[in-house]
Amino acid sequence: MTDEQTGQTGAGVGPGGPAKPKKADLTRRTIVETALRLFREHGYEGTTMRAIASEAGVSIGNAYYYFESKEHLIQAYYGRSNAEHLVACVDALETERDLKQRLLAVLYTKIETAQPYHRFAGQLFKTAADPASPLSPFSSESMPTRREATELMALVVEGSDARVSPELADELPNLLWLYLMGIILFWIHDDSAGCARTFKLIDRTADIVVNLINLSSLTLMRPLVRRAVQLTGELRALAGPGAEPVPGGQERSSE
Amino acid sequence: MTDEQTGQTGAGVGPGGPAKPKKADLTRRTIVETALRLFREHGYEGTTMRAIASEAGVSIGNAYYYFESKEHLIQAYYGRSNAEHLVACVDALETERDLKQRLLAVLYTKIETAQPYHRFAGQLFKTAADPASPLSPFSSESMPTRREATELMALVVEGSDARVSPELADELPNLLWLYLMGIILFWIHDDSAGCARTFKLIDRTADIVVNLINLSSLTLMRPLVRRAVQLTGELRALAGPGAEPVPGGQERSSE
DNA sequence: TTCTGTTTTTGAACACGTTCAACAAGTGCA
DNA sequence: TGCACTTGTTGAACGTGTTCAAAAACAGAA
Repeated sequence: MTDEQTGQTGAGVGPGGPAKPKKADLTRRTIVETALRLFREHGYEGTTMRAIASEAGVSIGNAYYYFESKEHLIQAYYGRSNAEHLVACVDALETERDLKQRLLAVLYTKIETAQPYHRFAGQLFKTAADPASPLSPFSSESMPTRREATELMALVVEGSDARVSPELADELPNLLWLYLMGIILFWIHDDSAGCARTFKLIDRTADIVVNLINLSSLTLMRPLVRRAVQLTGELRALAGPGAEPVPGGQERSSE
Repeated sequence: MTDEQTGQTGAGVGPGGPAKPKKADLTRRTIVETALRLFREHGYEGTTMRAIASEAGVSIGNAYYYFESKEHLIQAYYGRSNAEHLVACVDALETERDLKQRLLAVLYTKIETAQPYHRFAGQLFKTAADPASPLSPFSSESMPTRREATELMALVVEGSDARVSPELADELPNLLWLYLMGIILFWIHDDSAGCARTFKLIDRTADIVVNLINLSSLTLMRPLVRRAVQLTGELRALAGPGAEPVPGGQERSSE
């Protein structure tokens, strides 16, 4: 499974197809593990491709045989990040029914699981910030990873006792995903001890978000809700034609 | 004046002090002008420092004498961008009284004046996205530039006939600046012809924003307003201790 | 005018991301 | 088993951002 996932988030064009796990997969995995470890220890800029190749026991050219660029090594982080996060928050999602508690659980665990990577989080953002990059959260290449995250948000809402405006229901996972992106962005910039400021921000903003969701069915808010839905549509246009709303509660795609 | 401004946004540690304009200032300016021109023509990545130095008629080392890095050349763009924007929107701000129209004027002119630089806008964002970079919009080095922008937003509100909740009044320029940042972020990713999608988004979101501002004095919204104000406080903490709210309507600092 | 100190200029060299021709190892078929 | 093709490996070389010791130019005082 982990092999399968890494393969999926690896360089799309490169080797490591669906064939049997073999020497190539081992090499690829070794390179990724080494890279992520060195990134954590020395930071992204402080880690050279030569160091990665050397410590992984391969040549510099071999590293590039598997990964298109140094930046693509970061892509391995995304898939792993989602997997770790899911493991960490699944219990809470099975026991909590209150929307705010569910949301808090997801947000807290996201930051907690990401914490070991805070050292190179700035580089994550810088890399993701390039609109032309396949690593951009809005890129079509990131679609699978993004879908996982929005489906998790759909679970947050679906398993809760909250009353959501029907107009909003389909778009809410995407809006919550954007909210999560905002939190992560704040976390990246947060240099307080243990990223305490981020957790405080989560508490504050989760309140606002849940209040807004609860208000969404009021007649007074109807026009605003409609516009928020349109806004997500505009933002989705950035990601190209495959970026459809997640039907709430639908069975996960096998991808 | 232009020299003064460029000097201010140049490398803080470098040469080009407050002394009389001389050969050094000419060299610096030539490098900047050349760089911005080549960035527009060839894109940021497609422009090498050697090309900039060569076309500016200086050596590669000389370019680095004046600018700490290639990225610092981008900083010249920020100050210019604000100046051009101000010129473009000042008429509307003197004639319009409706908050929405004022806001639309500011947003539209921002995108219009930025349009010639759309070619390397992605790089702007990528550069600004590095939390450790002095070019980050949240950095203390960007404080002067950011202040200009928030003061412009204060003018938008101050000269309008809108009724703003007193709690919100001081923070509103910062919140509107964040809104502007979001629009620019969308613009950077927008590859539609003439960035039509961005203008459409402006129309849609300005509506929402103005509605929210108008709703802000309702009792029902009071708790949300208070939280929004706290949120801006949290975000301001990222920029360090100098980032204070702009007292609404106050005279511009001479900086 | 000369001297001293400061500022500006220079370009070879360095570091690092990346490329690619050549080679080695693996695979499948006759 | 041999051959042709595919996959995996290698490291010198390239391009580009950047550095820094040396030289040139400038400025002010005696």
